[in-house]
Amino acid sequence: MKPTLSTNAVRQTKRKSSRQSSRKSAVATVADVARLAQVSSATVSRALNQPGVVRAEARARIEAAIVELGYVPDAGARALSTKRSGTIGAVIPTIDNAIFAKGIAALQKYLDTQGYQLLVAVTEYDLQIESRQALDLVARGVDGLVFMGNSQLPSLTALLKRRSLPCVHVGVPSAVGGAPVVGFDNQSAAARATRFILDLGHREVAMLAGITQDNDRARDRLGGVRQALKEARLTLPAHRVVEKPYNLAAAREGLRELLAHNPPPTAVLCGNDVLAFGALMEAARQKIKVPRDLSIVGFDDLELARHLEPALTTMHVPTEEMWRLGGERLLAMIRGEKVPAVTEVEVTLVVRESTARLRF
Amino acid sequence: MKPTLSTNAVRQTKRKSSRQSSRKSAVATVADVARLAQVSSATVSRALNQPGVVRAEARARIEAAIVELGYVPDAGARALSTKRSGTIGAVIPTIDNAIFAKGIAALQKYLDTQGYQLLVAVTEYDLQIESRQALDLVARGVDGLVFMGNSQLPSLTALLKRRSLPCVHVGVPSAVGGAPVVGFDNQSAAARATRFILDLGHREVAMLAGITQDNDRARDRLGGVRQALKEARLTLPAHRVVEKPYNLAAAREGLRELLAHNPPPTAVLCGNDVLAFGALMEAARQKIKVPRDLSIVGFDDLELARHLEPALTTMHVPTEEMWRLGGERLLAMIRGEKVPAVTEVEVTLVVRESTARLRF
DNA sequence: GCGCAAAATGTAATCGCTTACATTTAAGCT
DNA sequence: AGCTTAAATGTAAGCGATTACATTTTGCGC
Repeated sequence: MKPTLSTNAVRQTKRKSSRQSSRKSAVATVADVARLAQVSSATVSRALNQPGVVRAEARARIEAAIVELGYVPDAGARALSTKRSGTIGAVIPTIDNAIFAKGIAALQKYLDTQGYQLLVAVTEYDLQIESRQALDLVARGVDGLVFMGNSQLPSLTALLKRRSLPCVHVGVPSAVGGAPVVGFDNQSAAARATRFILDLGHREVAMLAGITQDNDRARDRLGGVRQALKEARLTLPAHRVVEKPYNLAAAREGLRELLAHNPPPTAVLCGNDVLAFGALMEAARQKIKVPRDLSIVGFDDLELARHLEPALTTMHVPTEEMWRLGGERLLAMIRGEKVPAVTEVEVTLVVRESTARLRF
Repeated sequence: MKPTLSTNAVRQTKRKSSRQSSRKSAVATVADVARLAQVSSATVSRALNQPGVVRAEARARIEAAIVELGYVPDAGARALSTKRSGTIGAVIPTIDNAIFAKGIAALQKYLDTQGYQLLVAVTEYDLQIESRQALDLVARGVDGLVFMGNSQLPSLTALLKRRSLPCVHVGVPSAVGGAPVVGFDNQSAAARATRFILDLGHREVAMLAGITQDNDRARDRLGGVRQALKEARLTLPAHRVVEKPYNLAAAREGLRELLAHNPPPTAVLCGNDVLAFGALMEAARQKIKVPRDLSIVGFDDLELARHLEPALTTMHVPTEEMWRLGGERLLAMIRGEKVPAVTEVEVTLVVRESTARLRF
């Protein structure tokens, strides 16, 4: 018994002294604020969360103490105790693509108005990483998740379902595991763009696609082109499709490859505006007149599309609206409301200057 | 005593039953894993954090239990108990600008290799919001912060100092409150670009600047142009400088405004590549030949700069390196190492096709 | 002034995890 | 086998907040 007591005493002393010594620089807690304001920690907590129930006088003392101590409530502790973090996770392929940056920005702005914070995780278009990142967000206690697209490892789906964590998928027309979606059908949209090109008389059509591996949207867009071609009794031979990562150098290389085969395509459908932009730049370098000698179609309608010379014909995607809607649906789920399984947003072909009727 | 006991009993029952009822869907905790694996919670924790010290046999049982229960450790609770979150915060003006997206991506990638997670906060170029967001990151328990730039409200600086939270500033040559910086001198860089233009014979020089309010980099770049002009005994009259937000529509408008005064400038220095891109597009629309009739200089050297037609002469900023270095410095500080107060990165003028000697 | 309901505040348990210290088990050596 | 020492595991006390319940204050009607 003696030893126990003595060690206890030592421990206590140590703790107390460590507190003491770091008093100035130590981070303040509710207890510190409470002491300084001469109230209990419960009152401090209430002053913060339900100011109405604390008398003005006490509240003033507490606020003064908070300022004096530079008190910042610990979000982790709060989450631990309330089971809610006020935090939403978003899982996207990369931040380094205007389309996602825009979407994330819109989502963040919306969530901010609703008192939620956004945590972003990037997957680099890799399902393994997606799982890892999503798990990390879960560990971090997010109250819900917004995914870009809907390819997802089954193990992840299972875990999310098990924890009944609210999720929504954005940019796709249907969901895995019954999670609500806000989006559109990439395939039919791409098919629509393709039909537009066919209607202009083009027959030598090529696709400058994104990397389809692990990317359902890229796959669907390629599929849409194939579908429309097939409906017109045409095909997309291997030399008429290249898959490239979404950057300008790769896009230009892609166009060069497509142009290398005879006869060259008279129209190129691109997996997104980045690829289309690159194609446009490469055409400019090669003194190929767009749309006179080559029609180019993009997808997404980034800000730059309308400003390019020639301005880019592209499929307009209401990115901001889509992500904001995704946020709305998610918060509704979190509140326990019923939300539609699919919310469709309208994508429309914006015809500008990079496409023209085929010349004979 | 009776009543107390009975209410206690009720409470206990309620809790237990709630546990019971949600057994299937409840989120598993260390205790659950421990029970299933027939070890103590301490052993589970050790199996997770220092696998070496638990016997292989027990570890196997624990891992099995983890999988079976779909256990995900609660990061908040862990942070609460360890005082470390394994999380770094980054504060940037906006995600919707390739330069920051690139930087954030690079930082994230680096931190990931070091076992840290990145939390991003955006300020919309507003110091008030910056403070709010930074506080939020602090509340979230970040182990350190990376700021873009170094304008910062004094109250924020004070708080960070008080908590002795490691911070680094990126993209600037000197710091507030003694925090290390990784960056370069925007003013002298802009001056250098200006001198280049002057050396090409230009005298009618204009600046298409970013919004300087609350933005030290934009201010410094404008200052650099002024400085170089002054050294050449020239000035920058009011009609030769416009401030515009960083988007293409605004940039084009800016160029139109600059061109509206007689004599028109023969060279325009832009606050960044987005503005330069917009200027280039506007020039193309107006059939103004660049660089024949107008020289345009950017700043940042975004990916698109080299791909434009004409390719953009611009100040190259090693964005990725800079942010990675910022991360390195920050983690070093967190480890308690001493780090240099200023780490300079080299910015160099990349002369491409958008600038030319003045024609007489 | 008194009594009582309502309002304000306090007490202490709890969230899930880590870890100092205590205890048990295993291993090594003579 | 017996003893010492190291390795593995367990026990229980926090971390910083919230909140159910208990207690004290306040305000009000008479």
